[in-house]
Amino acid sequence: MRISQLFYQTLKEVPREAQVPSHQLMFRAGMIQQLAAGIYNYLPLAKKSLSKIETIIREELEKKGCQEVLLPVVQPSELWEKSGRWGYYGPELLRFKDRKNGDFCLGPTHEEVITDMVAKQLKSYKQLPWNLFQIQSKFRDEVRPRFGLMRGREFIMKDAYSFDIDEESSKVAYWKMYDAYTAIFNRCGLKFRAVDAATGNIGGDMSHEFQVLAQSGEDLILSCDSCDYAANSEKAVTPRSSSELSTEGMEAMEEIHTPAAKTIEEIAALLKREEADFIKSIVYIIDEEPVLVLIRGDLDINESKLQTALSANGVFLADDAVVQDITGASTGFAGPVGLKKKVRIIADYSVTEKQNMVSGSNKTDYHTAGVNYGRDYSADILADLSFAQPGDSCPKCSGKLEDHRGIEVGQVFYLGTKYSKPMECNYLDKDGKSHPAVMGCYGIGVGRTMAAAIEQNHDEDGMIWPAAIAPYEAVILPLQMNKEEVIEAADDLYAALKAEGVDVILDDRDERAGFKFKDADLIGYPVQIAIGARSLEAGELEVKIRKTGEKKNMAVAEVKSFVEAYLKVEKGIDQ
RNA sequence: CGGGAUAUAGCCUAGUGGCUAAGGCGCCUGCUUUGGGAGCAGGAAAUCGCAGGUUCGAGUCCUGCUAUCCCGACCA
Repeated sequence: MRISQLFYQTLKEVPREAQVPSHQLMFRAGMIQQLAAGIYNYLPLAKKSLSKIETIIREELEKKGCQEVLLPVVQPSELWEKSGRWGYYGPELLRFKDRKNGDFCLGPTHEEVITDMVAKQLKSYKQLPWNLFQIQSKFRDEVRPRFGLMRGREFIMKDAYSFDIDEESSKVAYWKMYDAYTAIFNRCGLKFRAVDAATGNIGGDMSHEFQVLAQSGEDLILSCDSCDYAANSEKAVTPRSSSELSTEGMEAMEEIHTPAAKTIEEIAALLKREEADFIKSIVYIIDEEPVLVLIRGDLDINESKLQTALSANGVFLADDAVVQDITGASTGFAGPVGLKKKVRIIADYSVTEKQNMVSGSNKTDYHTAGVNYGRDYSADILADLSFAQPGDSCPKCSGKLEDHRGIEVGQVFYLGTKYSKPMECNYLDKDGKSHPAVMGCYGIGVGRTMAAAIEQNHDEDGMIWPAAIAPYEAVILPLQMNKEEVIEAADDLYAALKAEGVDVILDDRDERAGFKFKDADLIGYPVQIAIGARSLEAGELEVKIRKTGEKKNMAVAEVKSFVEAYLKVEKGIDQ
């Protein structure tokens, strides 16, 4: 490609809307345009990089025996009603009617469609296993799209679904995909961790996220400093259990007037006590039933663990009216003792570890001191409902947990029969008995992977692409476009590198040297080859490695083999 | 969905209620220049987000709407 023909435009200034480096840089480099909130045009440079990521994904999945399909973006409500998610998915599912007034949605994910498709084909255990994938645009009407391609509403995703006869073979498929993902992100040249993850609404009971490590990452990851344990902070555990409180030293309960002190912070300041002395009492609506959730005042309730502990479909904070109804007090004064209405109580272990705690009195403007677990109240369920913290003990060894920021670019789930059962995706076993297929699902955000690569690899001048997914691997910069010999040398080198299969671009614009250098650094071609009149006279060119900033003069004849060798190493291809 | 902010040319910005809405980047023409986003001269490009209102007069004040961004909640 000659840059004079390339559909792009670089900018010096950043639009106000772009806040994170990947968004700013992709915008400045003419890779993306915003069409609406969370919806983008991908211009040629972006498309080149996306295609390279997709190719790596295809190759690695096909190695594992996966087969590519392409499923519709527009999906009929019937399938979603069958899986139970039509009523349940919420406004993130963009719904609309066709001309015949039929209900449809834009696919936010494809479990329903694929399970239905497979159900139509699946008859016998002899057909399995299957693992089908597609690379497709998805649409989720996110409440708050942000950070450019990192969290768009429309986004490109690779999703794969495995179908097996039983749990054991499904887990084999799961770990195969885990390995494929490891290979994919390694080939993309990214630093990442695979971490234990919560399964959220998709269900299932085993999941790993692939997190690209970057400062700007939205996710907090905790990993052990001495073994391979790593988990999303939602899921991370540290060894904990309930404890028996000694009755010695227990004080009598005492009601304290605490007007207008609603938050733990306010009440702790008012009573001059530690936040850890309080019982945080929050009313949740869990699968339409109100539940009182208790945790020590200095900790936060981990809703993901809460959902898991109750095997719930959904966990939402109760509104003020519900709190009033249950506690008889306005919000901020809830507690486990003296509830107006009996509700289920689920407590974190932390409230069983401490004597004489302070909780709301279920009476507006009053708190009660001297509250003790076991004596004054008890919970229907005790569980770990907290977030593990950096510095906590590792659950697998004697190490300590440390924190990292990560960008989730892929996730693998073991699903079981959550979709195959309702969608009647069944096969007959050897004895002619019918069973639902056992499924797994596996996603990779393709656009997000591209954005994450930039978040992880950039500097003040621009992007620093890993060679395997760079829009172009190398750029040739003829520095004086009025000198015949410079243009000729550039054309020759361009032809030579192309002939060797290097993905090279030629900056043949009639621009000054500085302009071309700035553009090249911004786009972040892994290799820049400058051809200047002076060095050319000496028979040399200058090769710059974007990643290190290192510049080398070398003979024209050497450049080709140097570039080839460098890219091979960078792309992790054995020579 | 709660809180906050913004909206002036493709992009970044300026613009006390008062004359023809200003500058930079980018774009076009010409000259000059050619190793880190050059210089000079000229030029095109704005229904000042939309709709009302106040006023002799609104980019500027008021009301409503819309869009976008940020924090939180949410997030297969």
